[in-house]
Amino acid sequence: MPTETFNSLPEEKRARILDLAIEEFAAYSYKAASISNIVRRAGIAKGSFYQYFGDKKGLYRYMVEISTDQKMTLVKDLRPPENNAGLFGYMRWQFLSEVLFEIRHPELAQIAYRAFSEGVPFPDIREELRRRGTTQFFKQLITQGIVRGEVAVWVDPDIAAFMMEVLFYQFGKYFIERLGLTEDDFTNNSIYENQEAQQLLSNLMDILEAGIKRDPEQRKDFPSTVEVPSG
Amino acid sequence: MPTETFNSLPEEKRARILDLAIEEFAAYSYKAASISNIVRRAGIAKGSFYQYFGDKKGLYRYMVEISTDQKMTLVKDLRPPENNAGLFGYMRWQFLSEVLFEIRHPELAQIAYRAFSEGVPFPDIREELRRRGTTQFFKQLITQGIVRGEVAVWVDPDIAAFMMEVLFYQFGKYFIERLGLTEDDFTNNSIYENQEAQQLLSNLMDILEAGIKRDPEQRKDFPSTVEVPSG
Amino acid sequence: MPTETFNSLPEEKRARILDLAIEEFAAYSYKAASISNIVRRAGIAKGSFYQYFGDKKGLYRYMVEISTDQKMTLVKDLRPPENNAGLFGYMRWQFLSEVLFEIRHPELAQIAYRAFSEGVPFPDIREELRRRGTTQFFKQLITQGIVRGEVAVWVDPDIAAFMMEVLFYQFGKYFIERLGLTEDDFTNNSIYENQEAQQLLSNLMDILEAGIKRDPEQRKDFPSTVEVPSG
Amino acid sequence: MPTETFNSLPEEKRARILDLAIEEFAAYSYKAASISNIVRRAGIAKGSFYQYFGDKKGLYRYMVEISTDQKMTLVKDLRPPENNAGLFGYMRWQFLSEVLFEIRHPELAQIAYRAFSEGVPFPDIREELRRRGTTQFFKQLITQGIVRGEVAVWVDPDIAAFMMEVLFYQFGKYFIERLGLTEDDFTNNSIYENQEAQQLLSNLMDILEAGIKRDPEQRKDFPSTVEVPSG
DNA sequence: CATGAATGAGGGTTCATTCAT
DNA sequence: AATGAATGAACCCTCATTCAT
Repeated sequence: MPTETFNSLPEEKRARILDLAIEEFAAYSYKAASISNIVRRAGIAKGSFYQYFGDKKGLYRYMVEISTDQKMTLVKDLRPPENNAGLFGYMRWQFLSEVLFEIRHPELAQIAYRAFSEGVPFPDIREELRRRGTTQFFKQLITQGIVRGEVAVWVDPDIAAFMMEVLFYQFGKYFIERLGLTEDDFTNNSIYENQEAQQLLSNLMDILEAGIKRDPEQRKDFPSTVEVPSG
Repeated sequence: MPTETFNSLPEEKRARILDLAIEEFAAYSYKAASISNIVRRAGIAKGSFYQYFGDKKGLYRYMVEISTDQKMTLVKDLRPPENNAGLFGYMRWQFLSEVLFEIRHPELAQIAYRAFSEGVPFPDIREELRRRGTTQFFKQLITQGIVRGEVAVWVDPDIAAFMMEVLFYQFGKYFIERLGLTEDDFTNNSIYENQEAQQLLSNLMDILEAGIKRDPEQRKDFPSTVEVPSG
Repeated sequence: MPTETFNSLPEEKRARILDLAIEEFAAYSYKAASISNIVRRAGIAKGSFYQYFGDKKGLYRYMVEISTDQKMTLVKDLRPPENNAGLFGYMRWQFLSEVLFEIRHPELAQIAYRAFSEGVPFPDIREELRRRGTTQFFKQLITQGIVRGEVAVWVDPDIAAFMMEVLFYQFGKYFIERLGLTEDDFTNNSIYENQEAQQLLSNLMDILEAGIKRDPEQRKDFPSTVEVPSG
Repeated sequence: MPTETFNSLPEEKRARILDLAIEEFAAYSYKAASISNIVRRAGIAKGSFYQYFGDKKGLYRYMVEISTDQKMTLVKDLRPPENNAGLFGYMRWQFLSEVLFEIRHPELAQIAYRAFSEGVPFPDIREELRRRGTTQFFKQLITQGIVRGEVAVWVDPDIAAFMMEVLFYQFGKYFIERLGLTEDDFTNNSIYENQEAQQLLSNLMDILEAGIKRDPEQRKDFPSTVEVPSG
């Protein structure tokens, strides 16, 4: 949603501005992010910025858009899961794509994560994000899984979707930190032959799968209530 | 960590300042929170604030401290789980205590959540928080569970702890929003007789339990690798 | 005074630019009016504007010129007062023409009014406006009236002209507001059969006429001085 | 309405700021007036200004208030008109007080005049001004005059009040310019012995009086309609 | 001749912090 | 110990104007 002016900028300049803007909104909340800081570091005039993006909100909207777009682009380029992969194969594929996204575009992922965890201060952007968002998606996935007999009937689809989404958004960062991935790992694709990395992802997925998969044996109910003091 | 001066303040005044400060840091990130706003609403002199807390960082450090302290106090007052509750009984108890905390002190919980999800801009506070934090705790729990045969041996303790922690921090908000809890529900303890609420918590816990519990039967390994395009 | 370039513009475009410029200078004082706003709404290039009018002052000068020109054009098209209408008939005719102008070109009238009431920030434009202005005109009118015996000899021509001019500039707006005239009244000529409107104009004119007309009877002098405190 | 902070300022500083602020709002419309310009010339920090007045609107409100207050103070100190002065004596007194105000506080008068002629951009200030304003006052005066037989019954009170008000606001400036009054004339009270000045005021008042006073003789009606071309 | 990108000063406003009282 | 006035940098945003294309 930036102006044509911005899109026609020399690639080098355009990229520099964009990178710095992404960096800023990844590092700070919407309110704390500073346009002044961006233009100062980008070496452009304040007025130019406003010719490119209209206002702070405009830039922010664009950042969110870039983030979701890049994610979709990446997903589109990924080989889809096998047809017979089933719910769990599909979910595994989803998580991998998110980790990949977070490895390739850590700052865009951070922006998306901020939008998810801190909320978006503008209703229209919030709405747009929700339409493209993951919540609905995970819920559908679980519901289908129940219907197909892959997921246990006692599972609350909403709760399970909530769990998926929360883990989905946080797994990438954990993954990267734990394996100590650096920029070097991002450029080549060495991670995909990294046994440790693959192991890690498998472990998470297996836990989730075991947690919700349909079990032919009877499962007993747990007493889940705990007494609480009056105070 | 406020000065003695602050601690000697008339209780009513001390509480008012604290409440407003908590409100501010719950509503905004560290950078976006405004000291000016706090003192204005508290009706105290700017200079007094700096005599009480030194600077913005000092207040923030105190906010984090209060949050963790209050959580511990609440936990201490809760009837502990039965001795024979086992790992899962204990975890269930942990989760309930967090929900309770979030219901009783939503703003303190929000501050803790911000620290967890947005990160803490000061290394020393970050370190302090980690020492008191939940990550180590959950990891110990899982490790013990494995030793005792409650948790499957194939479970990576770090991953499981990560899952626990992430869900632990987000479950409260989800819980409150989904059940539409209002202030009224916070004052009395009606939630504990609320079938729906209890069901919800059980469902989450059951999924986690099923996900990591030791299963006498043989479990098959999932092929968890997905091919990735070169691009 | 715009460049030949501007005058050669396609009529539709020329008119659009002009209308928006007039709107802007009618709505805001010279300093507060915004060139950027005009070009944005007109959909023309900033550079084009500067090629048409030189600078902000150039446009303003043109706006004032258009205003006086349009007024003169309108007056020229009006049937002049009867030859034997006398001073008061002529003045009545003047006022009506102003009301007409204000109805037909409210924004041009507003620009003229601003120039009159707020002053013009440029000496040369100010001077030019004075030469075409109404002050001299009203003074001549009154002076002639005295010579012809229509106006009382005790009337100070300058004061009377001042009164005429001030009322002349403000009557239109009052008139329109009081009668609640809308755009609809501007398109057709229904106002001229509007009894109330005619009555209103008559009342003003009658008061002015009674105020300055020559009265055969002796008039007594008023003691017009008031004592003033020393402070 | 400035803060206590401002009111407690050293007199010299307070006056300096006020004078410059008045000067700014007398010279420019609300939108065009510049806070930056005021603080720069006053030699104070920007932040200080906002501690004094809250915001631009706050200062403007104060300017308007000072203007009306000063006018009322001046009026209060003036010897009131004789009891038997009648409507016209009273009106004469009103006009003199306005001229006096304009001589003693030309910039405050200019602010009031701007509010009257350009309108006030804030509804609440507009409303407050209307309550203290002159329109209602003049209308009452005229209406009473009709009842008491001082004003001709054919006079439309609204129109007459409108005339009074318009002349009231503009007479001062005209007066000062015509007589070439300088600052010197403002300090001493030499104007009140100035025959020319007294004459001038009398002339205006006499015209107004003659215009609306009740005339025992029958007055003839003027045909006040003028034909208008269709174009 | 038209364009519109670039500029940077200036607009109003809020900020955390200091320090004399 | 408490105060709150003073500060000036930083905030987001708009401006009139220039000039290379």
